[in-house]
Amino acid sequence: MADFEPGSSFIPALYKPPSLLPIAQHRESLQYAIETFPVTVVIGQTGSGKTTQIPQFLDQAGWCSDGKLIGVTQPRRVAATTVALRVAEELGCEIGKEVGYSIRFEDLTSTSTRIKFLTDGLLIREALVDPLLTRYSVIMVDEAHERSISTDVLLGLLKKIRKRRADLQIIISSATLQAEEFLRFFTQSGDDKSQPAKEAVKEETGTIISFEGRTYPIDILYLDSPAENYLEKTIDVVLSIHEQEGSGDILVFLTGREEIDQAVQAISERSATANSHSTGLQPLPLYAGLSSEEQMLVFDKTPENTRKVVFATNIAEASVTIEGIVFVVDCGFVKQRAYNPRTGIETLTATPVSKASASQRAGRAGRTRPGKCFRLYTEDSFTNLPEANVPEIQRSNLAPVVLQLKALGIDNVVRFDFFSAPPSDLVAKALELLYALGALDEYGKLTRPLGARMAELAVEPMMAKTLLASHSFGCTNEILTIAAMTSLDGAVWFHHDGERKKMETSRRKFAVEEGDHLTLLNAYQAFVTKGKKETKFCHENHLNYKSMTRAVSIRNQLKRYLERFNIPVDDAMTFDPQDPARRTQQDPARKAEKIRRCLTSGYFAHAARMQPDGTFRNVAGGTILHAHPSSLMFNRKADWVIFHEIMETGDKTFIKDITKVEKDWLFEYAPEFYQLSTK
DNA sequence: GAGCACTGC
Repeated sequence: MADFEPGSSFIPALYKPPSLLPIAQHRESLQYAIETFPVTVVIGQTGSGKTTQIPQFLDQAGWCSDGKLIGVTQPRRVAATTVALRVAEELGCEIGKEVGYSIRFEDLTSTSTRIKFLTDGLLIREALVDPLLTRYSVIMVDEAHERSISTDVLLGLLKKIRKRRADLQIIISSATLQAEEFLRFFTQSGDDKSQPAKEAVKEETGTIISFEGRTYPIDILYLDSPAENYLEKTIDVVLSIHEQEGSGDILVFLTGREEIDQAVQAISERSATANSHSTGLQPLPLYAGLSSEEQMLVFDKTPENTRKVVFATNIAEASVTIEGIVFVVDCGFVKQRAYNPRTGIETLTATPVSKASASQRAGRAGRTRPGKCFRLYTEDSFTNLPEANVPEIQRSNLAPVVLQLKALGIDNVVRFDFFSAPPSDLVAKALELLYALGALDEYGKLTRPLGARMAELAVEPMMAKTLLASHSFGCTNEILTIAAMTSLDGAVWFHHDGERKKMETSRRKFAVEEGDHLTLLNAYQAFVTKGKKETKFCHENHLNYKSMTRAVSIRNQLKRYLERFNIPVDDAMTFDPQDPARRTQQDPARKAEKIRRCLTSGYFAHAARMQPDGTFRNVAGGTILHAHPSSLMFNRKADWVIFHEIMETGDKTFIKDITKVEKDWLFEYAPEFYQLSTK
């Protein structure tokens, strides 16, 4: 094939008017399958109606007659709510009655609920209280092909539950051709994975049903030689699509914010100077870091004679669907997170996409009519891509997962029947940390009450430990706030274009000498007291209002957990180094020390020491760490510190949310840990 | 002196 010639290989498509949603035709075979086999794998494109229709069929077929629920899990909160709303509408009932949903902070279900949509993470938490999920007659795991950690854990749990509950109907729904793999997982015996499942067993246990989605043909084009610079190539291709192709919007997949902003700028400049065309090109960015208002712009209808080109990250691969996309440009890369169990450092690196990912991206072009996908790599490179993404559970810090499994009664995590087993060094690293935190004893058993309580708290293990230790340090109230604020993952401060300096000034107003954790505490307390939780206060102080209200919710939820554990929380005892009235009541420096000591008792594994050159070294000494520019410790003097997060991006390793501590405290709160690692 | 794809309890 010659170099890109959009227009040269256009395939005229035969337009077939869709009669009914295809799933209606498959209703009978679905009902037969579900009544014959305990496990059904459903293949169907997004938009085939499987998510909304299947639960209704099941309800009509009497699966809720004995007061049991049909549970449908989703990997994302928005999906759970929007799908629930649609099904309620289709059934003509009020949301929360017969059809409801349950996500963190929002439970819209009642005693009359028969169909319940929920996130898979929440269903796992329900299993902590009701290990056999006895309230459900059917569980449908939707979007299983996305292979999130929660989905993978849930699949393992469901397989285990099925051995004790023959009456439980399981439906796995997936968009790709991993169906055989899902079915094999549920049909083979968990004790001997080396033996292929006997056909007879397979026949009795499960079946696969395919729902042909309403899709349109997509013409896929490759480069004939690799692009030297895919960003430049992207701009070229977008411009030539605009000049040579018929109408339709363009979706471009890039890897991150920087690239996207560059591309948007390049297109604005180039289309401003290109006067030849009657129609304009409107470039729009789409990535998670944008405010929701900015994100919403991609859904706006373009003016007459204007073609929309959306430059997006992977957010547009599964989470966000934009109607009217006819052309897709795929750079072939994605920024992927991985975890190095040896160093305990997470990395974020651009990696080639998988074939599954590439076809998902291409599929975004054919939702409303025939489309085209321009892959900015050769057909040869495509052939060499991995079939599927490495599942998240095989490249993450597993401490939260292992703790959760232990709390679910799975003592031998290594023998747990994972859909994809995580590498043993990841599991070992997680066990090591959980032992150091006191969540597990020397036999690897969950400790009580500490480990069990840590598993219940909706924060990561190190923060859970900090929170549960806070009472003995006399700073529960403050740690609750810090836990809530660090859960926001950095979305605290907010600024519009060109206002970064102003934001920095605002942030300095809340700055506390001891570090970021106390600064976050300070900002939160100003928000709830001086700011009276108002948007105006946030605006003036460059705080993200949505994040701050979320922090209030998270804090309340965590507080309720502590109260359930009979850990007293005194909301009146607030720390405020800037309020002179309080300063006389209690010595803020002493309070700050309690908080810093308490943080050390949970974050001792995240300690570092500043070097004369201003960079940090971890305790082992081998890794050069940099204070992230968002940290107060960026360009400030310190000695020993603990930090909330560590991540390697590009060629640097950054630490974020940093607080000054004393070296002695590390030995005081984690003697065993530091003895071991200094050997 | 400078930056992070995405999701979830």
